[in-house]
Amino acid sequence: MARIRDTAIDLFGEQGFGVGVRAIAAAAGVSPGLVNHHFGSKDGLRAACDDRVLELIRDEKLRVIRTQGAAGMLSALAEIEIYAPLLAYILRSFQAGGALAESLLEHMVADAQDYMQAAVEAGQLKPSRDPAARARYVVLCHIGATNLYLQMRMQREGKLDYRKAIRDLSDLTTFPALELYTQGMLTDSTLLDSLIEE
Amino acid sequence: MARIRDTAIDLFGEQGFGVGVRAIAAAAGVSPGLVNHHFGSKDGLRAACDDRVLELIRDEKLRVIRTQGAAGMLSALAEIEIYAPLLAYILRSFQAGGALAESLLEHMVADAQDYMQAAVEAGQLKPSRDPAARARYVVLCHIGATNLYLQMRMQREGKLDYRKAIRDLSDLTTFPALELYTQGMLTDSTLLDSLIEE
DNA sequence: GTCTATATAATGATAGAC
DNA sequence: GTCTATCATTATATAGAC
Repeated sequence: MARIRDTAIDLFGEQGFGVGVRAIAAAAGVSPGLVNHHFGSKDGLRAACDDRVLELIRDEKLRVIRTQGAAGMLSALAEIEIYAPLLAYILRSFQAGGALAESLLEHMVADAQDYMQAAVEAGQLKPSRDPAARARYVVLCHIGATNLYLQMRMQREGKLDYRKAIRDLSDLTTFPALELYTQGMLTDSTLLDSLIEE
Repeated sequence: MARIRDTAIDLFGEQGFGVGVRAIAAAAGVSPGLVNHHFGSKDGLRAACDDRVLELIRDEKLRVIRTQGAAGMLSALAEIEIYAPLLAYILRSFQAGGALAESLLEHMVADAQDYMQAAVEAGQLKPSRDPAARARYVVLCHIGATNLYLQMRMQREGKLDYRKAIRDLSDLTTFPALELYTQGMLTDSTLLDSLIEE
């Protein structure tokens, strides 16, 4: 039963949620009937996979967060080969929507807010007039960009080497992100000022 | 034939690319057989839709770009009610991947680069050490965040009022984005400096 | 727990009449 | 150009034997 679920996580991650119960059963070495016997339906199986992934993430998160922040979770997962199927499943969830994606995103926003507040208190980050909005904005951009980039690449290359892809994305974005985060982009601050004064 | 294609654009946008040929034929008021007779296959129909959307975007883009820049194209489309089906189709394309999404993204990056260069020359934008990377980064974040936000909302609410959703997203992100673009976020510039000196 | 066999529905695609 | 009818495939889900 755990094997069926774990196989489903692998296949859902590799081929998307359109993959059939038959394929999952075959890959797990059981009959198609057994899958629905255990999980009731395909949606039930999907829910079981979601729960399992969230459980694994929660355990791993505690380790990862302290080193990279919530937004760096995906990158961190990509570096650990064992977690590649997990990462694939999470990305499919972000693309397809669903309860897991929403839950993960909200967790990331909350974690990012804590992480950034600590950085402000440590003098590494400038304070914001709306720390909650800033945390949400940064996470939305980071996850959104990562999601979009990986999806485009997956479409072009077929199956993805997530470790390599995440590194390439990092190479592509580290400099412009750091430049933007350090010196901003706009020369005129009156736009922001007028928004604050209102 | 144009009616079938335009109906397909509507339905693909509303319900995703999983929608069946039968449903499209019924909505267009023709028989299922006629669809494949014209377009050969479902993929052929999809390709015809892609071409049509790209054609419409190209015409509309010339007007939109001069006022908002390429990255603002989605927002601009959302304001014009007639283009709501187009926007829906484009978002589905970004979620599902494919040639149209890639083509649109590359156009946006190129346009953003031109637009930002003009802004630098006008003194509105600080120069970047890597303008191409900056343009790509900004577009990737903007489109990625928009895509992710709309998708989450669509999952939660069912059908979406794109105009309202885009406005809500704008309300949510305008302040933190402007804050970040104006003053940056990091207090220490040595991280960026060390990256430049290498 | 696990299997085989099957029910039921929907899919993409095609053939041939008009 | 447009239709009806149908084929072959696939999907989820279920029933009943072991």
